[in-house]
Amino acid sequence: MRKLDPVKHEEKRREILGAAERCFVRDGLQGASVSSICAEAGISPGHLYHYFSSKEAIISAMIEVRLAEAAARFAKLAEGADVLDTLFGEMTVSRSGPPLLLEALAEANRSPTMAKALQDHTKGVHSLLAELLEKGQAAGAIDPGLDRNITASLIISIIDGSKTLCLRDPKLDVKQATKALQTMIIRYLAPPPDPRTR
Amino acid sequence: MRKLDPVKHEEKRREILGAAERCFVRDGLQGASVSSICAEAGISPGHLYHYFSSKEAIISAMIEVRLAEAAARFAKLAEGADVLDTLFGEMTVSRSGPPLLLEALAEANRSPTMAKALQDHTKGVHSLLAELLEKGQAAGAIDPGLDRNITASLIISIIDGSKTLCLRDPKLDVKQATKALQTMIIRYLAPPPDPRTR
Amino acid sequence: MRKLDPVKHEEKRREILGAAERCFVRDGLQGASVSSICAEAGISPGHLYHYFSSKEAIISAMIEVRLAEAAARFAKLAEGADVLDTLFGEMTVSRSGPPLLLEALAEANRSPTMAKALQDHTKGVHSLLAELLEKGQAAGAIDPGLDRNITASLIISIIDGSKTLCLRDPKLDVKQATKALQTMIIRYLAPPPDPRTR
Amino acid sequence: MRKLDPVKHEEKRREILGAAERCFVRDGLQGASVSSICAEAGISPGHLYHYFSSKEAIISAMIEVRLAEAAARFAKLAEGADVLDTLFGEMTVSRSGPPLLLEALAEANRSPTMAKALQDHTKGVHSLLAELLEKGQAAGAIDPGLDRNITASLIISIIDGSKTLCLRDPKLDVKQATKALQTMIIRYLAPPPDPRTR
DNA sequence: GATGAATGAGGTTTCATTCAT
DNA sequence: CATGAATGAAACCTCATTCAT
Repeated sequence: MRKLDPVKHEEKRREILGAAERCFVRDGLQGASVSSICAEAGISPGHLYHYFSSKEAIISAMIEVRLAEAAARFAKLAEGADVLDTLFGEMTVSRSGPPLLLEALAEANRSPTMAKALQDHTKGVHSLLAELLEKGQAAGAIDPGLDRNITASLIISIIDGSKTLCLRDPKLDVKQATKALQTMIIRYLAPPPDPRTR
Repeated sequence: MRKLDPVKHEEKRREILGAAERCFVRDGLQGASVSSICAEAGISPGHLYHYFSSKEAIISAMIEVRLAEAAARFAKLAEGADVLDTLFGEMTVSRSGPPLLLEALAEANRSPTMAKALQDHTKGVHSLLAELLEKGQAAGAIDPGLDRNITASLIISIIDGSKTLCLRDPKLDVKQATKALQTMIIRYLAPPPDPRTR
Repeated sequence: MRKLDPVKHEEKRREILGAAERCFVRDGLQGASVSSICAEAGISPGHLYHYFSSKEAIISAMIEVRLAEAAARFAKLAEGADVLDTLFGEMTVSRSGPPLLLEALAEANRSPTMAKALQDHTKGVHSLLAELLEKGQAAGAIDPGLDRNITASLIISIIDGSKTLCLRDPKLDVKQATKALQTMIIRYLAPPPDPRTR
Repeated sequence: MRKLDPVKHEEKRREILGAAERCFVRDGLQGASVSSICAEAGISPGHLYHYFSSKEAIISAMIEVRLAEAAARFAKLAEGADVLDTLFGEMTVSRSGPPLLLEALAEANRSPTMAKALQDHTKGVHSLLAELLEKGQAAGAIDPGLDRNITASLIISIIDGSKTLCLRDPKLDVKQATKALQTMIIRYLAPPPDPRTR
């Protein structure tokens, strides 16, 4: 009876994280208050501290979850056959991207904790990407002259940048933009035309 | 009876903006407090409100200045002869980019004021870029099949994204990354090889 | 899990209102500061906002209480048999009247919220008074020629005015003044001498 | 050239007082800020302190002016022949009375300075009124049994109270109310019917 | 006479957090 | 597990006032 169910505990944690995320999206990482999170989660402030030791812990946990999700999504895509399809899965321009990514990037500029989390997560995605590129190069689908590590970093940064497209121009045609983005990637990665075949 | 120097007023405003920027970079837009700005500027809290009506007004003014600077820098580059040179001027990967850009982008997700400022500024840069591309196409240096508007947007977003490169991987070789970035742009913009010449 | 005592909550609210009232009497509605109220109530500033959402809410609640008390006092008096006795109960001139009435009246000139509260409360007292007057007229104790509504308003305003007597002349003989006030009311309300009885 | 014109000085003072009054009426004695007064008067804060040594001095001066005006108005009325006409001149119910009177009365509860000013001014009006009543009694127009001092105080308080009529009931018929007020005064002051004449 | 720069205390309110129950 | 009372520092901003020009 007084044994705490660790499953329920984790469930509640996730519930709170969901509420917190809504608040952070609405008000920013620094702008959202603990009490607003409590209100959104429907719990008392005292209770929240049973699950998280501080506001910062909530942010860390939430970012962790978000980054893990992104990595998982990417890993799943990577299982697919085609290299480019994988990339394009993450590279869709959309009007409402994950707003917390920008918050996290901004925060990483200042907070070493956030920077660490971001870099750790990046490493995972980066190596996955580098692997993909290697496969592509082996298969002749990708320019073998490209440095895999640099290219992987570049692709990640392009995905980051694509999140600002709609922010900067709300009237942007997302379909066209997505297509153009993919064209650019294709042209970059494509192996140079073999002079012998011409 | 004689009006006091409006020049001095503007000077002080700029001084305060400088102090504010240092604080915002250090602590974030929401994290920096008015009193910390006052301390950094060496003035009293009451006095700050002689020059700015609110913290938000400080942020707006500062962002305005920053965006104007960026636009001016870009316009100056655009005067140069070569299209690609112009682009590459802004596209250098560096370890300490303008940290406020990410803050502003994150804020634009929530604050309509910030979003408006960002979009207005983007418009200016965007049309400049589109013009450049047009010239390049006319000169045969750029693929005439590319939509100038979409491409301009894309290039801006890539510049945005390039600011995250070092955040995500502090050990990144910036020179190589810069070069790779430029390669990507070149391959994207290059006109397709003329079949007749082969 | 079990709800905490709402009775205690209400008690604390009342306690704070008491402290607030002392401060407002001492320093005026605008002159009293929230922190002085906190000090008087022996609580921290943050805690006060658990019970009242703003300083204005405190004022509203306090005025509400005061006006309700006044109305209740009046209603109780009205249960007594005699019409004039009832009136005179409220009409005693005293050296230390309810100082907040004047504050509230002054505030009502500017704040629609306060004006509304005052007018709502006045309505209650006014109808009670009009009823009383009607009874008196029916019983022949009051001049049937008087308009009950106007007379009720007039009486209320006279009670208001009586609060300034000692302010304007601190050496005033309150007993005599009270008597004179009552005389005036008597003469006003008295039915005209019946010519037939003379 | 460097002799200051005392006339101009006085003029400016009055101008500032006028602006101050508008502010005080709008925002209350404590609610109006010095800078709002400066804005209303179209002068700089530093300049205001050439004319008044403090905010309190402004309030004092303004109240002084207002009370003097009231006294003068009253004195002028008193020159007229009829006693009652004089009284009724001041006793009109109006929708927008001098709002500062209530502020001043409230303030007098707390500030000895204000209390003193109010009491001094009251003395003047009071003695004038007592004189008037005496004349009326001598002429047989007023009940000789009334104590002149008490009656004068009472009348003043009734005038005070009449300022709250429209505050408490904004829909009040001011004409009827004025008439009723006068009726009351008449009935109070009227000499008792002489039994011999009946 | 007149300006507006400058102050610093203090205004109301919100914050993250702790604790008794 | 869960509450909400309680804290006190700090948030943004306004205030009355002074001073150099």
